[in-house]
Amino acid sequence: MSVEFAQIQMEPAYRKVAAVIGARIRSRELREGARLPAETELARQFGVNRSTVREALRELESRGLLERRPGSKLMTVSRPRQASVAAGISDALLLHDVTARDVWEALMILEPPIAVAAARARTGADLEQIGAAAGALAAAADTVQAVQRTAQVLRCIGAATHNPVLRLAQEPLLLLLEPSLRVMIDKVPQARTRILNAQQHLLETLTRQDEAAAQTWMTRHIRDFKKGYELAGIDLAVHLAPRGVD
Amino acid sequence: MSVEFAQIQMEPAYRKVAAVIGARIRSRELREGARLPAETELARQFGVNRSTVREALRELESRGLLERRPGSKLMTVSRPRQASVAAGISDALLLHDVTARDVWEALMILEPPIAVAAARARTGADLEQIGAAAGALAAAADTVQAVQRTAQVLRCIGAATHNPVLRLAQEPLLLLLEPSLRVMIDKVPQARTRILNAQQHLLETLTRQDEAAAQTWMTRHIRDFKKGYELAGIDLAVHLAPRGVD
DNA sequence: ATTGCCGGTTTGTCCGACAATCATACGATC
DNA sequence: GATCGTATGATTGTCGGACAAACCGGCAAT
Repeated sequence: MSVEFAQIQMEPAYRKVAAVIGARIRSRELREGARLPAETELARQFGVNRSTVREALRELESRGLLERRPGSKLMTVSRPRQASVAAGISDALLLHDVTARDVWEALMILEPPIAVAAARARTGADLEQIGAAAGALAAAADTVQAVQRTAQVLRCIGAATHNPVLRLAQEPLLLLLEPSLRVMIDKVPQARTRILNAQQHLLETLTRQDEAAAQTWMTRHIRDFKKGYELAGIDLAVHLAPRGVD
Repeated sequence: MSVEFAQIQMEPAYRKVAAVIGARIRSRELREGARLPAETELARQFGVNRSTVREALRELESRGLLERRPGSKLMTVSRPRQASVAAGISDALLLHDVTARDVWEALMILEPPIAVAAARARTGADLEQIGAAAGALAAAADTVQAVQRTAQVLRCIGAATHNPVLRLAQEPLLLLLEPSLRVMIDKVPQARTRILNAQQHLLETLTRQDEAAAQTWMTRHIRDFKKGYELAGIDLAVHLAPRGVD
């Protein structure tokens, strides 16, 4: 006959303050670009100390709901930049011991349909961007550049879907892809030309809006990554290593 | 002849402190569950004030890299819980004006391959969990419960893939799905039986490890959502509304 | 139009302080 | 011996006040 009590949790004030301001931002009551009141003013309104307000602001800032325009000390409301969200996601995945296989499997699932959607929804401006990224890749000087620009082409294709969900789902995968891709390209000489070739074909299929061909080439493209890993002797079951400090 | 200078950016101390501690966590030098030194001690080591340390801690805490065990005031290192990361993602998506169509399209891309992967990788324990979730759904009392449990079944299927990337990609979609699904189930009486039926078939195909059938049923399942939206008169192009405060 | 200067505002950081809670060890009680 | 109460020290949450540096806006001078 044990009596059960619900767990009572005290929320610290800084968390409540963050929750209140965060809710206002999410509800669009505070719109993007709007200036937040000064810290002293917020402290007065909430009836807490400025230090407490500051802790709340740090929380919102790290979630991307607040941002400081460069060179300015004003805090303004912002929508989270996809880059910062994606960085958080890849951090989480790294700490959860994802393997290269996990990432590759997810890319294999995600990228071909993204190519199809991009073929359907791409605009002329999208094609220009993809073309520019592909051109930059062809002119890449070193391995690091080649890897970054390979990811950039995929990123542009994701943008061409005009679906923010797909773009955000794709981004952390690209971040996680880079380190292992760097090793692979270094060890497999033919990888670069294969990548270049596949992406050229992709650009062309997107231009023609040939959805089936886009899917085929993207599938081939991603599958090549795995082949490259095997040729390079990279164990797909190995946990990915964290990338360098920001 | 304009001379160009690189933008010089001053990083505040609290950000540097957060970056240093964060790097230690990401590099596994600080392992999960490890206790962080006390704030005064950290302040001494970094040569900054305790207030500054606290701001850094708030940043790490909100990214899920630090956590306070319930009922304890010790800060311990932790890996970000998928739930909190996913909440951040869906916040970001909401503020980026995703539409119901965007979410549905992403589900349509993601879920069928997830079902295939689950059929391949599921264990007996996974089946039990999915079965339990499906049973709970069948016994759901009200709409809110029905929606939550519908999502829960999909969540369990995602877990059965044993791929953390897929699970984390799926989670924000389920969070975004709930509000609109609630409206839909309320307005379309036959929706519940269709959902139940599809998920029963899914469970069975997963048990048989019939990958093709799993894909078929999941595709049908997700497609039903869209049909339900149309029957309920929900505009797929409408921006999703934020869910309630935490 | 550009530059220099000035006062008011805001942020980053610091110092010191205190109550409430937690961790832990040490007895006291049954 | 197990449970309970208590004392002690460590740690966190919150507070108040302080100050330098940087920013903002305006005005005067060139």
